[in-house]
Amino acid sequence: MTKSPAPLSKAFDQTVVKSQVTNEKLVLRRREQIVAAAVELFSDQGYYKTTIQDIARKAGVSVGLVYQYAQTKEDVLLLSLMSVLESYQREIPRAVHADADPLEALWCSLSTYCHVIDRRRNAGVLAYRSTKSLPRAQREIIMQLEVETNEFLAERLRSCIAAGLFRKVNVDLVTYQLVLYAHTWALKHWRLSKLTTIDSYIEQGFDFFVHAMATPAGLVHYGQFLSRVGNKAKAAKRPKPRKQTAAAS
Amino acid sequence: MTKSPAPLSKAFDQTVVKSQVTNEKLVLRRREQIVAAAVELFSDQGYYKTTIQDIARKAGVSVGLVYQYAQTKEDVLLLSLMSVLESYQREIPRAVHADADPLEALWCSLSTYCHVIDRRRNAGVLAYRSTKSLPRAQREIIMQLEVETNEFLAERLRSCIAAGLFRKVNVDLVTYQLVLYAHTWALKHWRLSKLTTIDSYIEQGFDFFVHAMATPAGLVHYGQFLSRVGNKAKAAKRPKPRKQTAAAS
DNA sequence: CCTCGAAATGAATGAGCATTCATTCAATAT
DNA sequence: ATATTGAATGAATGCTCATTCATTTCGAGG
Repeated sequence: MTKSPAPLSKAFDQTVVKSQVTNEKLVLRRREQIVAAAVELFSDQGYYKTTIQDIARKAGVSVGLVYQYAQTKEDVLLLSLMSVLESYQREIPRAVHADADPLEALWCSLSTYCHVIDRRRNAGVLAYRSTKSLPRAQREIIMQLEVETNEFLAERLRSCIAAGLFRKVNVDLVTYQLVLYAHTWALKHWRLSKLTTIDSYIEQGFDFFVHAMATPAGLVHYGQFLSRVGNKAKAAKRPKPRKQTAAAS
Repeated sequence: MTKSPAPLSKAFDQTVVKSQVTNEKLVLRRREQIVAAAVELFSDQGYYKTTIQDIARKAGVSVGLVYQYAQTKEDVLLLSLMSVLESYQREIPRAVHADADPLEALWCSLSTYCHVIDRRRNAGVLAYRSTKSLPRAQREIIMQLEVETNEFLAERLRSCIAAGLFRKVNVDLVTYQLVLYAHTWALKHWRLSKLTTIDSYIEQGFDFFVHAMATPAGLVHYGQFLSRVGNKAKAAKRPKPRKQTAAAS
C-alpha cells in the first residue's frame, strides 16, 4: 500500500473516490479545482439543479475531465462535502490553544466555529440539504467526519468540567448543542441576521452556555474572563486575521 | 372575496396554489390525499428523486389529477411543507395550557414539540432539505410560517420572565435555540439515538435551558416542578395519548 | 335514460442532463 | 523524427421525468 499524504483522519481518505488519472499530485490539484467550483454551485443552487456541465464550465475544464477524476456526480458531491467538513476540522483547532485557560479555549472554539460558518454560510447548509442524496456508504463517511470534528469541542468541554468550572453535564449532548448553535447561524440566517450580528450572536450564545453549566467557581472565572476580553474585545472576537489565499484586500 | 374556512393564519392560506377544480370541499380532500403521499415520499427520498408519477401512484390517483390540484411540482412541495409546519402550529398549542404555571407550560411546549418531531422525523428534516428548492415567493411563505410557529414558544418564555423565574434573556434568540433543540433530534437522529432516548433528551435539554436562564427564585420553582412531575413522570412526558387515525393498537 | 359540464385518466411529448467514447493533444522515450 | 501513452476534449447517446391534452367517466338535473 502507498502511504497517503498524511490525511487528517481515515475518514478523509480521498481514495474512496476512484480516479482514472494515476498521477497523485495531479489528482489532488485537479480535484481541488473541480471541488472549488462544485462547492460554490451546490451551495448556491443545490445538488440537483447543478449540472456537471455547470461545474466543468466554472472550473474551466471539459465535462469529460470531471469524469476522469470522479466516477459519478455523487462522487463529486462526496468530495465537496468532505472538503467543507475538512475545512472545519482544520481551521478550528488552529485558532485555539488547547492548553490555555479551558474557558477561553471553549470561547475561542465556539467563536471560530461560528465565524468559519459565517464566512461560507451556504456551504454550511450544504450538508443538511444534500447528505441524503448520497448512497449509504458515502453518507456514513460524512457522518464519521462530523463526529470527529465534534470531538475537539467535546474535549474543550471536558477540560472545563475537569477544571471545576462546569458541572458534570452530558458532554456528547452539549457538544451537539454547541455545534448546532454554530450551524444555526447559517441555517436560519435569513431570520437571525435581522435580530443580531455574528459577534453578538456568539457572545450571547456563549453567555447562555456558560450560565447553563457553570459552577459558582466557574461563574467567577467567567466574570474575570469577561473583563479581560472586554478590553481587547475586538481582538478576541476575531481570533484569526484570516489567511488570505492570494492578494490582500 | 370568499371567506376561507378559518385558516390558522394568512400564511396558511392554501389559495396561494391555484386549482383547476372549483369545488372547495373536493379541493381540500384531494389535496390532503395527494399531500399525504407527497410528504411521505419527499421525506424518504427527497424532492428530486420523487416523481409526480410516484406521488400519483401512492395517492391512488392519476398523474393528470395531481395537475388539477396544483400547477407544478413545486406547488406540491409547497403544500407539503405547509402541511408539516401547520401540524406543528396545531399540535403544540393544543397540548399546553398557556395559562398554567409558566415553567410547566414551557416544559410542556418543548416536550410536545420534540415528541411531534420524533413521531415524523423525516418530515421534520424535509424543510431543511427542500425549502431552497422553492422559488423565492414560496420560500417566504414557509419562513413566515416558521416565525409564526415560534411565536407560541416565545410567549411561554416571556411568561417565565414576567413571573420572575427567568432573567431577561434575548427571547427571540433563545426561542430559536429551543426550536433547534427539537429539530436537532430529527436532524442528528442517527447520532443522538445512540446517546439517549427522546424522553431523556427532553429532560436533559429542559434542565439545560432552565439552568441557563433561571433566577434563584426560578431554580427553587424548578426544584418543586421536578418533584411534582417526578411522581407522575410517565404521564407528564406523554402530554397527549396521541389521537389514533384509525384502529387502536 | 339522455345531456352536459366538471372531474379524472394516462399515453404522448419534449426538454434536460448524466455519462460515454472516439478523437485530439502533449510530453517523454526511442 | 517518430512512437507511445497518459490527459483532455466535447459532441452524441439514451434515459428520465414534468407537463399536456385528447379522451373517458361521473353525476345531477331534466
